[in-house]
Amino acid sequence: MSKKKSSLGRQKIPIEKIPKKSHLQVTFSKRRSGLFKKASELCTLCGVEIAIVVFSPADKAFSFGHPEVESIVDRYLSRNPPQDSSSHQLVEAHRNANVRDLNMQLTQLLSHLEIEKKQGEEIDNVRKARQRQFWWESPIDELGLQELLQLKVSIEDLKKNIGKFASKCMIEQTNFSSPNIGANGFGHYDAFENKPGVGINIASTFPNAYYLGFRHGYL
Amino acid sequence: MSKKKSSLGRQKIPIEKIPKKSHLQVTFSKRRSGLFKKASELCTLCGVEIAIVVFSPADKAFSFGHPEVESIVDRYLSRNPPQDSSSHQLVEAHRNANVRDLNMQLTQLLSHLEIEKKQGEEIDNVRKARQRQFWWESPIDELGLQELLQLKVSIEDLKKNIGKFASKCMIEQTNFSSPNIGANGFGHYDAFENKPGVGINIASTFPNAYYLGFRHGYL
DNA sequence: CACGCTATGGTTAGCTC
DNA sequence: AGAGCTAACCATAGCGT
Repeated sequence: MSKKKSSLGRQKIPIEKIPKKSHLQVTFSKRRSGLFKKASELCTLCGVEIAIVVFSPADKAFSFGHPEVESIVDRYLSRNPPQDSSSHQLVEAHRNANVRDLNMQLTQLLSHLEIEKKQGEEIDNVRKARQRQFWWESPIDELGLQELLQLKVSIEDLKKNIGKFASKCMIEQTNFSSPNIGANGFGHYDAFENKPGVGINIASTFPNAYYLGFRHGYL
Repeated sequence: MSKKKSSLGRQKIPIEKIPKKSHLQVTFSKRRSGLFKKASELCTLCGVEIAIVVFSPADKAFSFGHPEVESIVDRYLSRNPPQDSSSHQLVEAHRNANVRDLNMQLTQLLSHLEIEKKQGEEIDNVRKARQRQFWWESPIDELGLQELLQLKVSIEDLKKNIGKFASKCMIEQTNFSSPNIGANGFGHYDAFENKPGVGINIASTFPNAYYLGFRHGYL
């Protein structure tokens, strides 16, 4: 039996929205299972209470809860409102924990930005070529085949990058900004104490003071 | 430099409550980060909305949300109440999905039960020995050293098992039972559709009809 | 006490049935 | 659509700093 190797095994995929819908559905199922399993393990190992709510691409709701979603959510909501800080004595540890989590989030975002940056440089090159030659300013029907093809490629790249950048902006705006993180605007994890009336104020000491400026004005 | 191998790398750990407290704290931090990262990836890959709330062993609240915990929770709570089933036409798929998730949960519980069972048998043996001899019914100060030691061990085992059994019972009662799962009482995943007024009724077709009776009456 | 390291165990992307 | 397989990628337990 000449059996050719059926699979290359798991391949790396970029962490960005999966375009193929059927593929996305499969990934969603698998990863949701994995997430719930991890949550379950965390419950068992550490004896903690967890609630997860997920709305699927088809807007179906899935939930995992220990002991149950609602009680945890109630507990969370009842403690969330008093976010103002009045005493900050032992808050340091909390802040540190937060900062670590925020850094993780930041790191992820930075890797995304890295990708974007490369794409941006690509476009930058196109712009430079454009500035050198200006051939594209001629009326389209005066262009040669080569020039038309290059124009087509450039436009497609541009369109692709605009789309990616737009959705990236939306994601950052919707999730990764929180009023109690200050002007930084990245990351969204909350942690607050059990003591009533004692909130947390996260405002300073970010080890990840990365330079975020890049790709300025290429569009 | 004679550098000896510093670590054996990751070792397998049983999925049950970590006894050492400092160890538990570390594991909690690491796994919580991992869980949040997985959630974040699921968000990005599938463009879905997720909210996670965790209460730490120290009763501190951690949360992850995309776009934010509260909006998702609101959406969830607003849809949760209508759990009664009136039309069950396309509910089959949901039930199947649920059943798979429930089976995963069940499998984990069963492995825990397996451990318990062994401990139960251990105690059973002690009881049998006790029934054979009844030496322990004599007043304590009449017992020999050997008998006292055995009594001590037995009592310690008994205490340990009672504790484990009690917390196991609490966990099962608090989390893994849900009114819409019927008499089974194991597992707790929900999934319901976006259509208003259409709930899900999970009542039958459980492939995992395991025999759960064990360790009867050894206490 | 938080972080870095690394070997190992666990998760999962891509396929097939 | 779901179950199962495999190879590869990823998370993390146990240490050291």
